Amino acid sequence: MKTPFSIIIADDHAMFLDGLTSILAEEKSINIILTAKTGTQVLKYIRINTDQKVDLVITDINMPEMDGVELNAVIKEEFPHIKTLVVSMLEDAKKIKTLTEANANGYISKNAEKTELLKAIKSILGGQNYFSPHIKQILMEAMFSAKSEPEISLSKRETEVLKLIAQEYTTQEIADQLFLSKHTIESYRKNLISKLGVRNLAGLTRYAVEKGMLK
Amino acid sequence: MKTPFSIIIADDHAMFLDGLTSILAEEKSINIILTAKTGTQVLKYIRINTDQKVDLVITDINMPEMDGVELNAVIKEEFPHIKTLVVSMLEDAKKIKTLTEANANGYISKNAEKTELLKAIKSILGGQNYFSPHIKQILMEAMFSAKSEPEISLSKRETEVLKLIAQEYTTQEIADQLFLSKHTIESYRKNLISKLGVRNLAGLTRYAVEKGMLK
DNA sequence: TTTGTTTTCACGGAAAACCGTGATAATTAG
DNA sequence: CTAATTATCACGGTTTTCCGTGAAAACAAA
Repeated sequence: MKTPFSIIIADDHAMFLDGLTSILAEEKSINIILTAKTGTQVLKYIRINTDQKVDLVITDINMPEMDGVELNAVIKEEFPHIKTLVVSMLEDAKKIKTLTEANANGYISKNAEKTELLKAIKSILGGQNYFSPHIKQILMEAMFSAKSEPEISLSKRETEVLKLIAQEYTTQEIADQLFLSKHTIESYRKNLISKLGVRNLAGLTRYAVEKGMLK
Repeated sequence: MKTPFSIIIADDHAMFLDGLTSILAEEKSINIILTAKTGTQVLKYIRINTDQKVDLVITDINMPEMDGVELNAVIKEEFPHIKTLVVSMLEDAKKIKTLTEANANGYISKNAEKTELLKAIKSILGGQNYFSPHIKQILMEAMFSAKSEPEISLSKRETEVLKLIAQEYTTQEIADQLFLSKHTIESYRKNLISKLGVRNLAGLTRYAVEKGMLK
C-alpha cells in the first residue's frame, strides 16, 4: 500500500477551509496535515517541520498577511519540490500570469466543480500541471488585451507618495512623514503627473482611487 | 425517530457548495434536498415541489441572476414558513440591515467556523434567529455611523462644479466653460471643501469618484 | 411675506502646487 | 560589470489653490 499524499490547505475563510477539508477527507490517498488561515502560518509550519513530507499546498489567492501569490513564490523558492495549487474566487488574468511565471503547478477557480478539483489535485500529484481550459482562455485573452493598456508601473516609493497625496496630505506634510526633503516629494509629484498622464492633483487622486490604492 | 430537516443550499461557487454539502452530509438530522447555483433555481424548485417539505434555505449573498437578498425576500413573501440563513463573504452593513428588515432568520460570514455554522443552523431550525455577535456589532456600528453622516446634499451647480473640478479643470477653465466669474467658482470650491469636510482638491476628487459622480 | 437656500460676484494675501532644469547616489537588471 | 531604474535633493519662477470676509440678487419654502 502506498503512503498517502500529504497536503496543506490555506484559506482565510473558515467555512471554505472546512468544506474543502470535508471533501478531501473522503479521499483515502490524501492526508491533510495542516489547514491554515494565512500564508505565514503555512510557511512557519513547513520551515519548522522540515522532516515532515509535504506534497502539495492548496492555497487561496486572497488572504491577509501573506496572499497566495506570495506564498507560492516563497514555497517555490525555498521548497521547490512542494507542489502548489492556487484556488481563487476571481479570475484575475494578471495574477494568473504572475503565478504561471512563479511556477505554480495549477490554478482553478472556486467556480470549479468538486470533480475538477480532484482532477487538478491528481494531475499535480501525478507530476503534471493543471490549468483549466477556462483559465487558459482567460490567459490568452489577457495576452492580447494587455497590449492595449501599456500598464504603467509605479515603484514602491511612488506608490507610497501617491497614496499620501490622494489622502489630502500636502507636499510638506508628506516630506515630514517620510523624513524626506520637500523637494523630493515635489519630484515624485511631477513624475507621477507626467507618468500617469494627468494634469494635476485631481488626476492623481482619481488614479489612486480608481486603482483601489487607498484604504 | 424524527424525520430529518430538509434544507436547500444556494451558492454560485461550486467548490463552496460542495464543501458545505460535505460538512452537512455528516449531520444525520439534516437532509440536503437541493443544491443550486442561483436564486432562480431555488425558487423554481420550491414553486414546483410544493408538496416537498422545505425547512431551511442556506444562501450566499452574491449570486448571478438573483442574489441572496432578493431570494430571501421572495421566499419570505411566498413561503413564510421556510427559514433562511444567509452566508456572505463580505460583512456589508447595508445588506445585513436589508436582510433583517426582510426577516431573514440568520446571517453569518464565510469567516465563520464550522461550529458556528452548525450552531446557526440548529438555532434557526429550533425556531430562533441567529446573528453572530460579530455581525450584531457591525449592525450597531452602522446604525451610529449612518446617523453621524447626515447625508450631505449638493445643489445642481455645486454638483456641476465639483464634477469639473474632479476632472482636472482649473478654476479659470471652469469659469470660462460655464460663463461665470472665476470668483464664483472659487466660492463653490470653498463651500464644497467645508461642506464635504475635506482639506483640498484631493478630497474633493475622492468624494466625486467615490460617489460615482463622474462618467 | 419673511426666512432660508442658491447663485452669483469681489479682493487680497498666504500657501501650495506646478514647471523646467538640473544633479548625485543607490539599487537592480541584463 | 555596465546600463537602467529608482531614490534622493535643489532652486527659481509662475500658476493655482486656499482662506477670510464680504455681499447682492433670484428663488423657493414656510
